[in-house]
Amino acid sequence: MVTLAEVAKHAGVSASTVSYVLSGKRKISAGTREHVERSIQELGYHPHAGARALASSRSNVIALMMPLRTDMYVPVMMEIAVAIATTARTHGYDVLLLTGEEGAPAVRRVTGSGLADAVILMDVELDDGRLPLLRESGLPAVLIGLPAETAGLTCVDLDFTATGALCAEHLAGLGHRDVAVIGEAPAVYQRHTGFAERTLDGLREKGRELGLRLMHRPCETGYGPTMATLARILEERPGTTGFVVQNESAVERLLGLLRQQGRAVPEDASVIAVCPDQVVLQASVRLTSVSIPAEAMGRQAVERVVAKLAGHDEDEVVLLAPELTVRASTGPVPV
Amino acid sequence: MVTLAEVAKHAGVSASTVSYVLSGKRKISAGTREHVERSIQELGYHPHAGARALASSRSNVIALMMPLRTDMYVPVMMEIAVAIATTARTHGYDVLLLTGEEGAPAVRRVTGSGLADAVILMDVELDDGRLPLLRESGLPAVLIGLPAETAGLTCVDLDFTATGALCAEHLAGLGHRDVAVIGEAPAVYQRHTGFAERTLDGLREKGRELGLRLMHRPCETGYGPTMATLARILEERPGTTGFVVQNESAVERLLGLLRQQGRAVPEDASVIAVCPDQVVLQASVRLTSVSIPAEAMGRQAVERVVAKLAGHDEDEVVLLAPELTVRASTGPVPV
DNA sequence: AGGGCGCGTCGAAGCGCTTCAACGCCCAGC
DNA sequence: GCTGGGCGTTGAAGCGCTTCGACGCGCCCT
Repeated sequence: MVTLAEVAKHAGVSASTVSYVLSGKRKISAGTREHVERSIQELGYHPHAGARALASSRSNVIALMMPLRTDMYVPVMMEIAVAIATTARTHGYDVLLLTGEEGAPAVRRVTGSGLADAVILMDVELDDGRLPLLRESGLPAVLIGLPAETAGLTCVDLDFTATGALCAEHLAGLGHRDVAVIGEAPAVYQRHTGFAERTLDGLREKGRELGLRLMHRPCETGYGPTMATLARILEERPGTTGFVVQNESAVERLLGLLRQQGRAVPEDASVIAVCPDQVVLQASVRLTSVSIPAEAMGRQAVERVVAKLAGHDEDEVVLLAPELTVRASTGPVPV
Repeated sequence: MVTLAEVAKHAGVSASTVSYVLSGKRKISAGTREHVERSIQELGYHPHAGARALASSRSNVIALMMPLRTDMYVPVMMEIAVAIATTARTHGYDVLLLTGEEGAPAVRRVTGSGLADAVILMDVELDDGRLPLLRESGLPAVLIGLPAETAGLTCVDLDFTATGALCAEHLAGLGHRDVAVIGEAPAVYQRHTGFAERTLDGLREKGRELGLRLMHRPCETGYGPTMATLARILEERPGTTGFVVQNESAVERLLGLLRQQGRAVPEDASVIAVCPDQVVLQASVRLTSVSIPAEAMGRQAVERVVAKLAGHDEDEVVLLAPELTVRASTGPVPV
């Protein structure tokens, strides 16, 4: 293993000079810098991360806590994770992967040991058990998701309330009155992963304002249960012409069911999906959708974390504005 | 921050004693150990990872290199990743997340800097650019996937050749003669991500032996292209009664198409999927399938890595035996 | 021409831990 | 009663880096 001292000797300078060349924390003359850089190249030097962390009490690592679950919105999670890893690298950070399984103690362990400088928490629940610890530890952290109480926390999320409102507006604008909301699995609501509720809130509030008659049903994943739920909705309120689907696995099923009933999309029924673009690409119809900007969320999260580590210590809630893309699954209400 | 020295003082012993209590590398009397452990508890001590890595030249971190792509077999990747993280923890390791984007240099960077002790590479291609570097560096590494040349490498993967053979056997056993193989996207074959080819090899070899007439088509993801490919297959060889699908997004489409043509499954056509169990759960039919044991792969990979780090230095190729679960989508050939 | 200033470089201390050689104590053996 | 051998414990060195204060040189200003 090549050490800084060897580089220094090879370049004919002192160790500290090499260190300063590396960190740029002091001015080094162009000539010296070049010498040092050449030596680094020639010897294939890589600074020892541990030594660095020890001396500077900075590890340049961000811990990312992902849910252990692999049954729900996996592609979104994955895309966020990849965005985080990529963005982190551009800021000189590496990413340590924690699973949610260990919970708060994992956060303590990792930061207590100086393994990571900060944490990004995914899949935050309204009343998340990891939050008290986070708050009291004063550890730089960013949540992806929005808990009930955000005081003293930095959060990044899609503005799901606005998302709901946007959907309501779009459908109302097309003349729809009876709208069914196909929600996430009941488990999601039970866990109080806020986003589903927030979408619903937005939908309801704007819906009330615009005179929509909303009906909401959570929708179990898995073929049988999904179909049963959808069938029941269509049966209970046959006059429904607008559908908002926030459930990856129900989108295609709903389209199939409508087709089977001889109802054309968008002529007889309008469907909006709240889903990642990926799902839109896979759908049998060019879906009007509000996309979940996974990549942007990951990037934002890292940028907030980096800002915090740089001392720009503003706690803030970053709500990304939803964008509704009108494609071919929504149209004026049938006459 | 609490240091080992403080723990030592608090417990009335020397620093080295505390260290030995922690590592268990020397015998410590029960009484002393208890004292020390109590002090650790009371002070909330966490050993500093950097200092540890510096002194012991072991970071207790495994780097995991995932593909950057988020368009393909994402759930499998995710499940593997989670299994890796979880298993790693049970062995006292943490996991550092690298994206494939940086390629070989990232491997060098991370291990050169002592940030990680070993690497797990996912999504290995037949002629992977990261392999030469790995081989020459002698760095402990485990691949998930099987490159063309495995000398000097440890690999973990499902035995896809056996998987193909298993499918051929099952269908042949049921009397099928004309079998269509719906493969992954063309891009997968072009990248030479070995598994798709290996499945095909197994299928072909066993198929020849058992007198199957195979036809193979890669299948683009995305609704339109998928449907087009499937339709073409059914048209070209209407006599096909057996289907092997190795493409998450084509399974449900194929089932739909068959249904639409009035062909019942399994009475008129048999379908086997090679896919994670997750997909089976979502399908409209109880699918006969060979499952992709993502969790087992992740676990195996970590265990191999840990064994290597412990000095059990056998390079080996671990091929997990496929299991075909007969459900309700395969049956005897129609008479 | 002399003093001061600033730029670029250096030396040394110290981050928190592991580990090795060494040490003291107690007990068994003669 | 004295010695030898373990066992449990300790002290100190050193891992590779950062960082602070200091230092020397050349230049500008007077």
